Amino acid sequence: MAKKNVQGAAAMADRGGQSAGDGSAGAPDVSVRPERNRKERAEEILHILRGRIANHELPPGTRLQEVELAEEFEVSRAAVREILGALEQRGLVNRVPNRGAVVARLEIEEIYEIFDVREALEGLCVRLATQNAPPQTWDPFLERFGDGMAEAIAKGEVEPYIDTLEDLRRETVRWAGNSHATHFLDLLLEKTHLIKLRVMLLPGRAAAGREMHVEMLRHMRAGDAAAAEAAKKRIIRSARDWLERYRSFVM
Amino acid sequence: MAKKNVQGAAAMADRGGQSAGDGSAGAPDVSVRPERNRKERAEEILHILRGRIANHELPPGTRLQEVELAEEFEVSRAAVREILGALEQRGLVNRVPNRGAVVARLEIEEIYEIFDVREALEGLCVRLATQNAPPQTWDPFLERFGDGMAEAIAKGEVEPYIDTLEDLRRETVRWAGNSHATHFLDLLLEKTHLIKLRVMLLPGRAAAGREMHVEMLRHMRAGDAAAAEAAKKRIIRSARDWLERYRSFVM
DNA sequence: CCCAACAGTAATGTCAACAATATTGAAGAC
DNA sequence: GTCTTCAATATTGTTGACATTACTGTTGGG
Repeated sequence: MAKKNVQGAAAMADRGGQSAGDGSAGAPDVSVRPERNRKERAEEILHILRGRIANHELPPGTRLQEVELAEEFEVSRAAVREILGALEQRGLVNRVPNRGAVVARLEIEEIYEIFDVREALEGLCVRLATQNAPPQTWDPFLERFGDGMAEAIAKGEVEPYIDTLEDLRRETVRWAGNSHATHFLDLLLEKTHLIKLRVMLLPGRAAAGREMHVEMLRHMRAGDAAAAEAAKKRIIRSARDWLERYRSFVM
Repeated sequence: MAKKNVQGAAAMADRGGQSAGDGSAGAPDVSVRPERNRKERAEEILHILRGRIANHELPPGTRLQEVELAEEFEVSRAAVREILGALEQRGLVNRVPNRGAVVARLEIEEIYEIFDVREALEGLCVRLATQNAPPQTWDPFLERFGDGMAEAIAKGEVEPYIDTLEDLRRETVRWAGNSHATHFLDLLLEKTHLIKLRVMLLPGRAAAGREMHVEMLRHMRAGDAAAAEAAKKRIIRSARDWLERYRSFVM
């Protein structure tokens, strides 16, 4: 592909998208307001890059070049720079003046730090969710974590466990209703997403995790917030222990 | 004052500062490398603005205009925009496309949320610090929180209490050695700095807080991390209760 | 054969002009 | 007198050119 004028191309694409929508002065179509599109597009690109970094599609050490990203997403270099700034503040990339941005490497010490903070914050969320949600909220999860899953895990199928865990996390955070805790946990989890996955795939981990979650869910179902919080903390502490034991496999 | 070309003025000031330092090709003076200066200057301005927002020198609702800030700090508008982006990501300002940035207003619900997260994170830091620091680390603080301070507080002098508390917080966070917890707490505390101060100034709060901190420090001195963590959580919960009771005075 | 100096290249950082949008004030219709 | 419309102005958003810096391959000397 021949090298083209990146900024010009981006501008043309935007103009095209805008002029295609208007023409009549009828209802003000908010969806094509250019400044909305810009901001949403930036958020979208940020989301995509966060995902790629989280699952190591962009492994640590990868250089993120401004022109390259600008070409791929058809936006201006200035927009890319802003996005790189956001990634830097999230701790996903390191920027050195005049040398660009590289995907940050996660040291083992930092992972342990994150586990400690997760223990505190996820414990908090479980407590708040237990207090805020109606008890029957957790019944579907008790069902999904039941004997059927135990058999599946025994046969080596861990996907139901992984999926249910993610759904439960979302529901918990939602009922906790604490935007700051949610935000901080998002920052932490997107950094350790792959680590978390690898730990869940360790032999025996899913079976142990399932049992512990059933115990936690029973406390949540009973409305015992303190016991549920303690159970959640034990779960994360346990995951940390597994990581420590199988460190060489996970890292 | 006559309106001047902001960007041009900033450029001239930078060039002048740089050319004043070189002239000989001797030792490479890193301190005048322009890109270092830029980045450091940006961080400095960010720090200044964070402070102004935290102590309501820039009260909630204040519009932050790009040209105005560029003139005050003698930097380009582009630099100001980058700084505003950082303030937005910290949740200190809200930006609406084409309408600029305004200092964010802290709702009472958000304050309660922050107290919950602080309880989890500061509790964690106290636990880690108790585990990591040599016990005699806390002796100076037990001394400073002693009878002398109790008498001072009885006479209405709360500054020693406030100062000692801040020093203790710093030392705790330092010994906790968890960069993520530290960072998150910084984000939270700069949002509620003034609230925290006002609560400490409530009648009777300093006396109660001093006693509770002595209790916590005794646990830390004894190396009882779990008891110290529980004590710290009780302190924050207590502060939250005071805020709830005197809400109309604090807000 | 190895190392240092150096020019060429590619990337990032910065800027000032330009475009698009929101706000403000005034004029006019009802 | 109040509301709507519209132009003037101020502010933010975007762009493409330019400056500065790091990287790379080459050349020359030891």
